[in-house]
Amino acid sequence: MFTAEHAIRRYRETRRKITPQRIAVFRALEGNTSHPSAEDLFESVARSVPGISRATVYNTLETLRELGEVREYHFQADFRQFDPNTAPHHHCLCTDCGRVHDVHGGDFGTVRLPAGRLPFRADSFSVTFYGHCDRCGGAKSSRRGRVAAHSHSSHM
Amino acid sequence: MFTAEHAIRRYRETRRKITPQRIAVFRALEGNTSHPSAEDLFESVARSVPGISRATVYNTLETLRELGEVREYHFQADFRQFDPNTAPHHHCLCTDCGRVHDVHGGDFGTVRLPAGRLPFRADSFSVTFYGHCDRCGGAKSSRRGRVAAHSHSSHM
DNA sequence: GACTAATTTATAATAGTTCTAGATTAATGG
DNA sequence: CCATTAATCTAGAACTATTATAAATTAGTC
Repeated sequence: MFTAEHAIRRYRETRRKITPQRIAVFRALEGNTSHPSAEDLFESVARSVPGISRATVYNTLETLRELGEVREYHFQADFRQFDPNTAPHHHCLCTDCGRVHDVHGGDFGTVRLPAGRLPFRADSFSVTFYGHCDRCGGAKSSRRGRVAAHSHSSHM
Repeated sequence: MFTAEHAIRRYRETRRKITPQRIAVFRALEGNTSHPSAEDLFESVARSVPGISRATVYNTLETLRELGEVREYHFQADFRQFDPNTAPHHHCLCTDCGRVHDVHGGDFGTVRLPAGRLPFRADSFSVTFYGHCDRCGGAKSSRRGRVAAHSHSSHM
């Protein structure tokens, strides 16, 4: 689980300097489940550290990614999104508002490559569900919470 | 299945004009399983239609996407990728070379949202495997073609 | 073949991200 | 503490993919 303290420890271990700017980025990420973009984080951090440069936010995110402390996703075409939760979980992307919800716990079933003759070695995988969140009209549709998608019936 | 002929038909149905530039883009997509970017397609098409503008390629792709004839993916941060295969299938993204392989046929098991209380209505989903293709070292590792990933053991 | 609205082209504009050079500062050791 | 120095920070330019604009061209129709 990502915490500012943990990130500081990793920075010390790897002989990087601890600066107020970096700490502010760590704090902005701590417990953040909104899958923020670099710009989101810049705006949030700039409130506590006026004058911070975008480059610093970008650099810090890049370092955290290299250290494996955050994961980068490309849910949308126009910007990257960062997730301090590096534990396996799925995502729901609302195609109306762009918000991303985590899906954790529960039983996701098993996803596997077909047996035999695939010229690829997979290390990890990521599942993204596309649809509508409650705020955007998901609520007025039926089957809430009982959504099931099978490989033969959905875009994959 | 996407063909230039089919795209032309859809264009006529929706009262759009058939131009040599558009036909060239259709042909570049026909049977294309490389998940090309707009720039890839521009370069390919420019060989048969010198002087074609990037804007034309972008516009044609956008129209095909609206018509549901191609699907757009965001495997990488820097550019969009297009797939004329709109049938459900998974993807393997090689984290070394960036190539994307389709995974079709076979049994992928079932992926489903956990029962109960999820504020989301999913219409479709997409599974991406991250790893290494044969050309980039996948071959020298074991378990080729027998890769299995479970929700509790992989990044999702 | 002429008409007209759609399309194409070249180019400018935009957005997200990366690069650069000079100013600043964290960490270290006296 | 203070000095040293390499790492870091900032502002702004540069870069890349994509979108918008306006004038020139052309597909489709009569």
